[in-house]
Amino acid sequence: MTDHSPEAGFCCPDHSGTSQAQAILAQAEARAREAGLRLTPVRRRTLEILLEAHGALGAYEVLERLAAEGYGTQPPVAYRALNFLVENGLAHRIRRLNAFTACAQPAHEHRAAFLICESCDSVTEARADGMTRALGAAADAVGFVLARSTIEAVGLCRACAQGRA
Amino acid sequence: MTDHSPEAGFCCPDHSGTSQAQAILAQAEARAREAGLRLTPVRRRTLEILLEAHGALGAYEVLERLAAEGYGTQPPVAYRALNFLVENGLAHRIRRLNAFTACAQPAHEHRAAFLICESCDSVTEARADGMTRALGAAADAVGFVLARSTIEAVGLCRACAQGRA
DNA sequence: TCTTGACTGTTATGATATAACATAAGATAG
DNA sequence: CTATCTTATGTTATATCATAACAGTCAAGA
Repeated sequence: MTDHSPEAGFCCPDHSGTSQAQAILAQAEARAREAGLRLTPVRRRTLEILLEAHGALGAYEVLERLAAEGYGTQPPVAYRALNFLVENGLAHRIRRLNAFTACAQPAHEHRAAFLICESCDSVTEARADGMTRALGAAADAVGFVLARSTIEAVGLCRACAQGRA
Repeated sequence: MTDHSPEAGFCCPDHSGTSQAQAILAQAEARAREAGLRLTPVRRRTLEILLEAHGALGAYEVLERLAAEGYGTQPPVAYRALNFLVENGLAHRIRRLNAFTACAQPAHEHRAAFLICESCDSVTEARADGMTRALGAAADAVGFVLARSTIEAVGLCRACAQGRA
């Protein structure tokens, strides 16, 4: 069994059925409360859907589930909820996959890097504060004022690299 | 005047009309020759189009220009040429913009980070070998086998930050 | 209670990307 | 030099991702 604790710097790609998902959801709710965010039913459910997912989900996959549960059936419903979560640090957008994933550590502000497995499509979130600092320095060097950054890596997750590929 | 030399770690976002563009094209051709790549007319012209551009270009913008010059008129024409260039290190894909940009230093293998200006949409390429090493270490720590990575930052370029915004 | 602003939902459309197949152009073995 | 194989180019058609614009809803405060 791999180490799935937050201290290991990453989170299991499959949150479902684990107490992890509930812990993360609780963190997210706490954070929303503190920040005065309105975690409405669609938004909350969207976050749960991301937490239940294996790997990242596309907006239309999220929409399917929402629609099946009586929420709106049209793309903006999913995009709005997802954008809300991303803007407020409760989820991340994975550009390489045109997909979204729940933030593994919504309790703390942090810079994340994403490790995307080519074989099983899992996405693990690694802390990237150091890399972000380095990037900030590089930006400073050319007079660029950095607002935010995205770091995405593609390769094989541990399980797939070990022959389960 | 800012320092546009390769040693400064970035390249002017506007290659047009400068000797830079021609120098880069020459580098790219040399590299293609060495590597036995077939830099066919569409591919070469696609690279030139990227080099002439201010900032990154979307595939459909490239396609427009190609079509206007008698090449194919349908999306796959542009996507194939662009993917060829990207796969062979002659161009980069900027995921955040759904766009492509010529590689500023096709002569050397290098890891790049992209600094994207929110105000003027320019894209400058910074060396990111250090960051990539750090990312590799973080990946190792969780047993992830890294194949390649993307680092994209959003903010304000020097010119825009200095009030020309 | 009335108004206001934020949220949810819809229709419609726009933007990005690829699958599948037909033709043409280069390389190579005979 | 030509038959064949491979790579590249071009097409039609369609899939996938994302947003603009507007209508209805609902809670909170004047």
